[in-house]
Amino acid sequence: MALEKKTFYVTTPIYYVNDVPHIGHAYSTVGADALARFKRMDGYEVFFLTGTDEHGQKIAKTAKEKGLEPKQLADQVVERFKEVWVRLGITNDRFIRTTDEDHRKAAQAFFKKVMDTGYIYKADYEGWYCLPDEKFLLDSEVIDGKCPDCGRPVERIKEENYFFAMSKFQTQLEKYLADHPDFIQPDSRKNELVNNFIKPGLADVSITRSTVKWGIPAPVDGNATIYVWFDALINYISALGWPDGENYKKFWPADVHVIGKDILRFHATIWPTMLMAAGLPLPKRVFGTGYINMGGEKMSKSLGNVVNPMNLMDTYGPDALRYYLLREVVFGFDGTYTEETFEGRFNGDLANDLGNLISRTLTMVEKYFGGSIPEPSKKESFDSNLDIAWKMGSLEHARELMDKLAFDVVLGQYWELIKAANKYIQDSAPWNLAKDESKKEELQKVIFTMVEVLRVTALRLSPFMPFTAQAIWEQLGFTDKVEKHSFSETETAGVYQKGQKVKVGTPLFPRIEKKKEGEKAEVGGQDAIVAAQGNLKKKITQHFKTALNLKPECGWLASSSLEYPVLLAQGKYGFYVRTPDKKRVIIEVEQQKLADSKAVDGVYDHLLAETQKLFTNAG
RNA sequence: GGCGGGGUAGCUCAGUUGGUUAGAGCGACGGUCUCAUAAUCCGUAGGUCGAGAGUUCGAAUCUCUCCCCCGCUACCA
Repeated sequence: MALEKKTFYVTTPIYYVNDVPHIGHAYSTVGADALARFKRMDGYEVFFLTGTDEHGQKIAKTAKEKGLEPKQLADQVVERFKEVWVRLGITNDRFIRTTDEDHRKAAQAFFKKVMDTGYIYKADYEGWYCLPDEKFLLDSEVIDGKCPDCGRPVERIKEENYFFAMSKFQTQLEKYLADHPDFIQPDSRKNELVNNFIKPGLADVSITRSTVKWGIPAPVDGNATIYVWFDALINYISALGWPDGENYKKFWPADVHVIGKDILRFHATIWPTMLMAAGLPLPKRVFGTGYINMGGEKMSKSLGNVVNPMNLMDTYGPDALRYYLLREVVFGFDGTYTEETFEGRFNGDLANDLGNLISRTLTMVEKYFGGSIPEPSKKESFDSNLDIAWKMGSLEHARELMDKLAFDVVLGQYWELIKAANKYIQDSAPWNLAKDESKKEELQKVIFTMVEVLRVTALRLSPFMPFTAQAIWEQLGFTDKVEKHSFSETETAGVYQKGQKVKVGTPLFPRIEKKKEGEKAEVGGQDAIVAAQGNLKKKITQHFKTALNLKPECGWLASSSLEYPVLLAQGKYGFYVRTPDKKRVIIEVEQQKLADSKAVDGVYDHLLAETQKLFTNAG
């Protein structure tokens, strides 16, 4: 009886095609890819899914603005995503689009199935609706005829909708979370979620929209479509061919859904209860990642500080971006992108530590052994001086860390060996050994040890930096694909052909030279301005609260939501103040002014004056 | 307002169940080798561990109060 290969199923969010890919998308996708690659090399049969979420009012609206059909818009944006993923070396097994025919069918079948179990019911709904957010609002939530989240006008709608009886699963979900403490990660997010949403009680969810045309038709009378979230979540099983597909049987339940923290709520409430209603197993884990902030600011289109991953890759290459995202940022928490930290990682870790180690090692093989990897002498072919560093990154340890998605720690451990190897070279000084014929054997040992370090490093780094790993592999004279190898080979001595020749190539990570004074001021200036604006905004808010005793009632509009640009013109910030008669007033501030420290006092005075006026008027 | 997480060297952070001179990485400075991508390697850098009080033989580590930052969430009918 043949042993069944262990399986592993990992997913990314399906990205909403209302936006083109940015560094945040790359972040979660690269993480999922590293995990998928790791599991493959560790002997699992892996299914790795990514894709796009294409339905909903917002897409229809954006498409209309551009004079396109929704599907045309989606087609265009999908290409942008695929382009980036190819460039980044993403190894997804399927790219699912919610407009795919099999997904439509599965979504409808799922809807029906839940309806048959009695967990979907019909009810009238009348109330306020925020169209851009696709969100129903209570009377009490609406402020001055505007959406409390995004500040845009709401509409009064009346429709007959179908509801998913999520409230019926209150107890079951709570029990599940208690029995599976690792279901939602990281823990901090889990607590937020449980305290704010689950404990207070789950509410039923409207899962059809009779006013939205761009969506999957609900399998009921009339021409309602399925609510975009209900539709989207199903992608995780429709992609596997649910209900009858082989892949579904093989891979479901998912081992981990990697998602952004903004959508954790849906994945931790609606999705599990949907599955419960349908009588299907729940995913084993939902992992919420953080945001990548820019300088001192959140990333947003209106601030013009969105980093396009393509541009970064043009400058630094795909592996440098992958490395940066996986090493610099703790997966699951927010991180900050700045050019300085990026270059720091690049020059320090990639060029000086890794790149240079490769160069000096291969050069010595070339110089002292005519390019042939020296025969390991019988005993002590590998120098035990490196044992400790070696073991820090042992496979066993790496497995534990990868199961926690602690990519930064794993890479840190791997780098211990790389650093130790640089020291090892320095300490054993092969250039001196080479001068003395009697020390030939020792020289062989040293050089062979270094080659071994590179071989193991190539294997280890393959999930994280696949292009680099392959390049090292080939420079060592191997001709096959490193990713086809198993991690078990990192625990055993390397197998080389007799006289295997290395190939010295050009440096993989040429140092980024410090920019000339002028350039630096200009480029660094951008980051500096963004950071300075962040600080000034904080300062202004603080002064404000103190001055007017307004504590929680004023602040800058959150720019994290990508809807922000609809509200404010490019180049402006919105400062809001809640007046005594409970209205929220937005005061616009020119972004430019916050960039100039001299103008800041003016801004502050302006805001203060405006606000005091409001307070006076309101009495 | 509620819940949660934090405030430790210039920067990013580690600091187990309280215990000798508070650590790492990066940056900075000085030195060194020369195989290498002006890379490597070695050494130095003296931070009232947010503030105050308390418990204790002894606290960054426990208790209380206060200040500040961040996240999630709510409300100001």
